[in-house]
Amino acid sequence: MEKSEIVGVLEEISELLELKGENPFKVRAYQSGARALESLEEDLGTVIEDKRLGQIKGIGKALVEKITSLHETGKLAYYDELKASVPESMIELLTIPNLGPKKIKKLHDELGIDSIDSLKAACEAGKVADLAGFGAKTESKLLTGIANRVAYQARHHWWTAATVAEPIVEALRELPEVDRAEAAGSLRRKRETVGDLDFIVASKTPKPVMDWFVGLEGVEEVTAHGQTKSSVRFQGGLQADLRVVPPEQFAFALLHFTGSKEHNVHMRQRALERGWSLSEWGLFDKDTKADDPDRQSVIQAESEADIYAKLGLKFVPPELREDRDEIAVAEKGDFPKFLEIEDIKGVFHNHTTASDGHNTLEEMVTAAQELGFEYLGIADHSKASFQANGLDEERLAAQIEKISELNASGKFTCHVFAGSEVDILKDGSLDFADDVLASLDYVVASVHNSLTLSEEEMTKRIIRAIENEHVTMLGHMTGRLLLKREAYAVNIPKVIDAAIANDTIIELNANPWRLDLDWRYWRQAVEKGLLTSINPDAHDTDGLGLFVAGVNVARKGWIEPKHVLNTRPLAEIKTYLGL
DNA sequence: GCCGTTTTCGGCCCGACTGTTTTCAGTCG
Repeated sequence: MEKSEIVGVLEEISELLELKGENPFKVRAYQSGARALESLEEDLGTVIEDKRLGQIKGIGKALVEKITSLHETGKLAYYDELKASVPESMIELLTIPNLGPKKIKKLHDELGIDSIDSLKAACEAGKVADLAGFGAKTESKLLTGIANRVAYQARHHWWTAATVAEPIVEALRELPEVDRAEAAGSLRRKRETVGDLDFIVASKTPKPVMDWFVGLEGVEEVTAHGQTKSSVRFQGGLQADLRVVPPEQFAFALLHFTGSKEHNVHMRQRALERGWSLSEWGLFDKDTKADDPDRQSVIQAESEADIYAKLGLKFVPPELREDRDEIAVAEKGDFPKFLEIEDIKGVFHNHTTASDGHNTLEEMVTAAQELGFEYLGIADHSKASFQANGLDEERLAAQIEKISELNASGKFTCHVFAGSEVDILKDGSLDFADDVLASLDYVVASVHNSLTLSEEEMTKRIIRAIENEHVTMLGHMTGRLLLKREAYAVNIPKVIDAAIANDTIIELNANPWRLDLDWRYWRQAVEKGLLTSINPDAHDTDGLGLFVAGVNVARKGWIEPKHVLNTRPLAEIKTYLGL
């Protein structure tokens, strides 16, 4: 078994032990053992062979045996027995907010609750409020948590949806019957979350395409299988529709099913003003009837651009079709040149195994270089982020030293900047003193705790951090976790103004679970002079690639390359950071 | 389960919030 898989097993063991009400220190021992193993930079096989595994801090006699067994045989009897003793549906209970291992154990022991369904039933029957340590408020919070979970499950993160959709579009294009294929809908508009997938295909022989689609791997249920439209549901709950249209209708169908609905309403109004009626079938004389067999489209549209042109508009990129005056701009002239993936020259705000990342410094730099980045900014957590293994002053100094040696070694062409994601404490002061901050190349300041302050207090707190001269940029401003946790209360326009006044950057956290600050605020903010940085907040080497999701929403926010720090080449960044 | 030692057992572990209590336990980041 590979190192990363073993880390996963150790983490799962710790979860299972927690649910069983085991000694919390034992639980933590498995967590820290997993972390210690993860930060191992050498080859695991070699370390086991040399009998040096036990020398690693956090890995004792018991873990040496278990890790060795997993590495050599892929099996561990202890793990199998533990797994068999806890119902799988019970692990899911840990995903409900305000419900931790202790309460789950109590619910299980006293009421026999072992799943979300049985918890819901018990709450609705009022049985939970009667338990000692629980109450009416807890019961209703749990019910809310369960309800939110259901609502959230109806939508999916863009990244997840795109990962499913992209290979399907490519495969559709490979089919001999298919002329053209695109994914439409909110996925194409690069919305932060996606309800379902819409595939539009141009073909003269729909049937084989339909049959291929409903037979896709991972399809759990076929909810429709017709002549021109089929619907399926994949494992994990994601739904997908496929529409096959004749080639001459493709552009109209793509425009229609890309939306947004509001954008379409505007477009149809515009057509009506010109004596036409626009639909997914074509652009028609408004006085002809849909059931008229001789009805002909006013134009033959090869592409969506042809339709926009006929209506006197420049092509509107899908990301902009949100009915936020994009049609007015398209009427007057061209859009500015928005941010593109290849504009990004490097990324800041990334973690390593020094705090809660899953790859070492060298692994991260290697990956950044493979992506073609000129530079990589490391910003591990600071000490107040105790749960994330935040660095204290001493460990930070050692990391700065290590980075400086790495740069001097000439091993990588990718330059590494030494930074920190320093915690903004409750009163707005920072987790490191100014002289420590001054020793860094740059500083990301983020809120990670006390999320329930009033809007006024939170705003004051964040602005105080922005005003610190050592703070280069503000991290994930609102703290939202898409489909999991709402943003905390904060006066966003006030924070934006303060950032502009203090020449502080506000990051666009590109992690698909955050995409924070929300795209709806950016257009106005950059017009006012705000500078941003597209930050993947990577916790592993794959995470570096998430900057693409940030570029997506940057385009939705009308952000241009000049508004983004990390479109600048290395030399300019050094100047900007005063290095 | 790990660690360290005043060496074989006791300590490991931050700070805030919430809801349940009436001084604290559980959860979260």
